[in-house]
Formats: sequence, C-alpha cells, structure tokens
Amino acid sequence: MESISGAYDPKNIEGVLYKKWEVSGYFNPDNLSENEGENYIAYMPLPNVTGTLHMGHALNNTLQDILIRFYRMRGKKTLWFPGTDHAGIATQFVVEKQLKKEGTSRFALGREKFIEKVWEWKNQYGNIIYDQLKKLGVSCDWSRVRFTMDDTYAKDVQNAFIHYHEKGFLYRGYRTVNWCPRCATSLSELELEYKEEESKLYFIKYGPFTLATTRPETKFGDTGLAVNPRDARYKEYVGKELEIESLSIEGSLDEPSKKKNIIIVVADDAVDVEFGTGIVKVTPAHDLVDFEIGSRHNLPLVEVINERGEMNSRAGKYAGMKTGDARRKIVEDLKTTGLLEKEEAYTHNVAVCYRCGHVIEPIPSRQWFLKMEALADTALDAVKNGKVKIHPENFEKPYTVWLEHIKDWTVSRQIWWGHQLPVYFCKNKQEASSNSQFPISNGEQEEKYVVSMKKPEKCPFCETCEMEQSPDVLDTWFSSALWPFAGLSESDRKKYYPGTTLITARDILNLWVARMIYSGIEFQNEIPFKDVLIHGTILTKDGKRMSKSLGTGIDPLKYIEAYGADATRFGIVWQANGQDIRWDETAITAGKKFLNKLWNASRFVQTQTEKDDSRSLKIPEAKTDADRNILAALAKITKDTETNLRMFEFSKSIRDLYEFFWHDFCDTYLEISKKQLSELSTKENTEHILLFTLRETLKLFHPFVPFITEEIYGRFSFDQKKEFLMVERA
RNA sequence: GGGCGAUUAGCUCAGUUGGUUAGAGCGUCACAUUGACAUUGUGAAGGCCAGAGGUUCGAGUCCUCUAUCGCCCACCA
Repeated sequence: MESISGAYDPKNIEGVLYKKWEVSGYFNPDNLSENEGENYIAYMPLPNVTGTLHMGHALNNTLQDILIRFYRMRGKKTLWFPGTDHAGIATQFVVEKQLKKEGTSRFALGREKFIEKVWEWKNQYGNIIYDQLKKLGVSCDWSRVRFTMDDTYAKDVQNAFIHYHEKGFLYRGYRTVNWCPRCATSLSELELEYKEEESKLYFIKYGPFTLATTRPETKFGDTGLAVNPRDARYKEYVGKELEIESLSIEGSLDEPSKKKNIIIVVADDAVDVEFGTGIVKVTPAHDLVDFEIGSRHNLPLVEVINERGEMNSRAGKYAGMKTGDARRKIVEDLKTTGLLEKEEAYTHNVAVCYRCGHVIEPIPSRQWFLKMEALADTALDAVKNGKVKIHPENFEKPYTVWLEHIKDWTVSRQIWWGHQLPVYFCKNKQEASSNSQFPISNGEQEEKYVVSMKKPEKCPFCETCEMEQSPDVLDTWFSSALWPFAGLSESDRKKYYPGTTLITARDILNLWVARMIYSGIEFQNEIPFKDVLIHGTILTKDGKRMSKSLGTGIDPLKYIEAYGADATRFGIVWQANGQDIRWDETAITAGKKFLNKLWNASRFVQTQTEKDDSRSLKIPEAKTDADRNILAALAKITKDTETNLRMFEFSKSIRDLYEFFWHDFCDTYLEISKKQLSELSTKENTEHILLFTLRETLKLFHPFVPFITEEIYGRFSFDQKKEFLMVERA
C-alpha cells in the first residue's frame, strides 16, 4: 500500500482510478450485490452526437454524479445510463457543411449515400463526448450506452408512432407551418429562435382602406381583411366582400384575365385596434396567425411562396424572386403607383431556424400532427397532483402555461437524418410525398397510406403498386421523449423503470421534460421520474451567454487538464446554488487549495497512526472537550449533508463540508490532537478519533471529489475496508 | 404586452420561517514560519444590504412603488 506523500497530483491518479472503477463493474446496478435498497435512477440529458463537452454539460453531469454516488453509498441500486441523441436537423446540418467543404451536397449524393455519410460521421466523432464525460469522473453505466437511432430504439419510436395513430392522435393536415427554406423542412414552434430586425412598417392603400404591413410581398396571398369586432370604424364593412384593385398583378399566371381579388372583411379578436390603422390583411398561407384567423372564418389558402422561399407564379412578375428581394421591388412599385402611403421604421422579431439561422417562411404544407390536448392534460396532472415535482417550484409555471396553451405538434420533418415514418403510400393515388424537397403539390389531394411497422407486401388500395415509405422523418424530440424507457432494454425496463430524478437546464423543460412525462405515462403507465431539478445556466463573468460561435464559451476540459477533475467539480458545485452562475474561475482555485488541504491532513493522520490504521469502524468515545466537539461536529455535518443533498442544495452542501473539514477538523482538532497524541492517557483514543473522522469525512466528500477521496481511501488499511470507497456504505 | 429571477465587501455569491457586532471564497494588507499543508497559519482592512415609502418594539429578510440587468412566454400585422 502506497503511503500518502508528496503533493497531490491529479494527472497521475484520475485516469488510472477511472479505469479501475470502470473495470470493477460497480457503475452497473446489477453488480451492486450488497445494495438492497430501492432503485435510484437518473437520466442523462442526451448530448447531441455532434456535441462536445461544455460548461453546461459539466455542471449537469457533476450534479447528477454527486447524487448517483451519494445514493450508491447509501445502499441503493443506482443506475444512470448514458446516451447520445441523433439530433436530426443539427447533425444533418453539420454533415452538410462538411460536404460543402468537400465540394458536394446531400442532393448530389442522394438520400441513401447521405445517410451512410452521417453514420460514418457519427462513428468517427459521436463518442468524443463520452471520453470527455469520463474525464469528469461521472459514474454512469457504460455497459448500457444507447443512441437514439439504435435498432431497438428505432423500433420503440415506430411503435410509438403506430400507437398514436391507432389511438387517433395522429392526423395528416394541410396547414401553414414554420418552414426553413435552407433546411427544407418544417419546424415546431419550439425549434424557432427570434432575432430582432430593423425593418419597415409599410402603410399601403388597400381598396377603401389603408393598412400597415411588414410583408407587402405576401399580399398576393391575401384572402381576407380583419378588424377587431369592437372597432366602430370598420363595423359597416364586416362580412362584406371587396374587390381590391391593388392586388392586380400584371402577368399573373394564376388569373391572367382577372385583375381583381375577392377579399372578405372579417371581425376577429386577434386584431389590435391600436396597431397601425386597426385593419390587417390576412394571408392564411404565409402567416401562422393569419392561418388561424383564416380557419376561424373559412378564408381560402392561397400560396404565393414556395418551399425555397421564392415567390411563385401567382406573384406575377415577381415570381422566382426571394421574398426579401420581392419585397424591395414591390415597395418600389407601390411607390411609383402611389399606393404606398408612408413607411415607418419598425423593429420587430423575426423567427429564424434554431439550427441554421435562416429566416422562417411560414408556408402551407402537408404534415403529420400529434393531437396534444389529452397528452398535455396527462403531463399537467402529473405535476399538479405532485407525482412529479419540479424544483424549484417556480418552474411549474412555464410548464403549466405551455401545456395549457398547447397546439398540436408538427412531428414530421422533411430532412433525411432521423426516424423515417412507418407510413407507406400507395403510388397510384398519391404522388405528393415522393420527393422530400417538394413535398407539397396540392393540398387538397387525397392520400392513401398504411401505417405499419413493415412495408405491406401488397398495396391494399390499388393492389398492384409497390408501396413507398414516406420520406419524412420524425422530429428529434419525438424520439428523445421516449428516453426513460426506450433507452433501456426490455428486461431492464422491468427492473429499472420508473426512475427517480431528472436534472436538466430550463431550456428543455417543455421541449423534452414535459414530453417524457406524458410519454412515460402513455407507454409505460407510470411517470418516468419523481423529481425534476432545474439548475442554473453557466454564464460568463459578465453575465453573457456562453456560446462557441460568439467565442464566449469556456472549455471545462481546460480546467480538468490544469487542475484535475476534482478541483473542477469543486469549483462548479461551489457555485451551483440554483441561480444562474456568472462563472468565477477562482472557485476552482478554492477547490485546488482544498484538495491540497485534504491530502495533507490525510497524510498527517496516516503518519500519526501508521502502526495501526485499521481501527476506524467503531465509533470512538470522547475523552476531552476537543474530542466531544469534533465528534459532535462530524455527526452534524453528516446529517446536514444528507439533508442538503436531498433538497438539491449542492452549493450549501459543499460549503458546509468545507467549513467543517478546514476549520473544525484541520484548524481546531488536528492542532489539539498534536498535544493529545503526545500524552499517553489520550494518545490511542485520539488516533482512533482521527482515523474515524477522516474515514467518515472521505465518505461525505466522495460524491463531490471522487478521485482524491478514492485515492486517499486506497492508501489506508481501514477496518472492513471495501474494494472502493465508491461502494462504501455511508 | 405578460411571467419569472436578480440587485448584499474590489470580484463571484450565501444569508432558512423578520431578532443581538451582516457571512464565505477569491483578491488586498500586516505579521508568522523549518514538525500534515506557503496551495499554510494568525490577524486586519473593506458593506447607508439598488432607491423611495410602509408594516413592526425590531427589516438584508414582509408589503407597495421606482430604477437597472437577465431569462422565458406572447398573434401588434
């Protein structure tokens, strides 16, 4: 057994120890034969395969690992299974960028080849983050790693789709959806980001009215005008049909002979009396709000923008132009014809694709929608009746607000990388979906399809065609919603579902957490986890978001390299009080100093007790006031740590421990012990107390700083010592 | 427009149900030092607890308003 000497050097210790832990098999609950308590199961917020470790991961996984290690040492069967998310759009985007560098594109390759490329990419880079997590010291069960596109996982995803279909929750709809022209796919509202844009508010003459719009180019798709029902100014027009000359477009292929469009004036509460002139043009095909107004008043859908973000033939001479260019040209033309009354500078938010940043064009498109009402109620009930607790409680509000106002979920995506829909179309009666780049040809077209795990041998409709699988794939979140059970094998599900805790950042509370909750109940009849802990976001010291693209990100591996994983974890936890963290590097300095203290104090105890350092299991008795104080303090900190961690008070927990160890143990007891050790009457008992207290302290600290505590533990010959401190009973 | 959170020492933050001289880490200053540890020890300086008003015997803590910052949600075209 190596004695404790020299300075603590994490470099030579952490990697070796991690290997030993891994080989021991104790990360796997099946091997925790002495643990007979209930299960403690945690879920990893799946990193994207494209991801590399950032401070957010480091925080999340450190907190999770603390709880896993804490409960493992308290006799629970602990399981934390890792995985990565195929991250449809994100990954496809990354690989497309790579192809571009190579001078090719996914369209040049074709679907099959492209998907092969993505798998290649995944196999080459997809495991990087696992190695990085290991450096952090996380004790998750690597024998259970899953990828959301593994065969078994894919089967669960398809089953889920089929289940919803059979239940009548899935439907095809021709609707205006958020569309990214660059990615050529629909997006759900949660996949949008908003960017402030300086633009203009154009006041244009419009029949008998003047109205304000930011998007004059959509006017060829106008099928209505809307006013607020309480607006006296326009009362007489409500319900009237108007012929609007300003819409006439020379050379429009759509209606070459007719130069007037029929516009119906409707009254709708969505219209703000105060804004603009109080009257708004309604373009149901190219605006989500207008679509809703349109559907409330049965206004027709007239498409004027295609899936590449260009004006179509209905825009006459503007056809083929990008919407932005068309807007400039139209404004010019409106000016010359005197139809532009005025323009005002106007700042508003435009929706952009969360992946590629391209401006979103709402366009009508045939998509699959999941009815959310019943599922949302399920998720709401789980939290309202306290079966799932969200910590801190304030986050219940955004959760419930979202679910109470939920819209049906567009689950289909027109990309290639993902779970292809288990849907097969009859070729003879359906052509629309055969090419994902142009999925829409006619919204009214009748479709014949079968929802099935396997391709039907014979088409049930025409009986002759070779049925064709839908080219669409599912929203990535459709599959990650199943993680708590789909991430486990069939037999594991019986043992390890449901779980206990989910720790995550707030940005995926609805995107992921809410969806896991109803999915768990829907498919496994039980909530997936009892507690959801939302931790803060790590910001820069100036309070800015850490972002790779802005260059404000900090690589946690840099700290692990320089100070070791324990000091890094210490620094993170020190600051993890629940609020957002303005990252302060000096917390790691504190960690480093502390580890040194721990190392040296342990060395002191070892040198004082080297003749027999195995007397530590039984509780020592107190012979002096100092003895009494340290044993009382130890009892208190043991209890406090328990309470703090059960309440997710990570920062308080480590600060209390630090205080205890540095001041109560080192500054006070260790100093007094020097005298007590020199007196025969107290010598032996003091040695016992030193050993006992140190051992208990190592147990308490282990979840936070696992490497150094394991290393020190290994260098003592404690009474009834376990193979690893990691599996000691605390 | 709505919701949530923040505002305490030079910096980053604690401060539980209102109760004696408001705490920590880092930094600063002084002194110490070969015996676990200089990644140390002892001590010190440093705060009208964002502002205003209110409740109370008593407010960093509770209430109201204001200001600044951040995040989330939202259909002002």
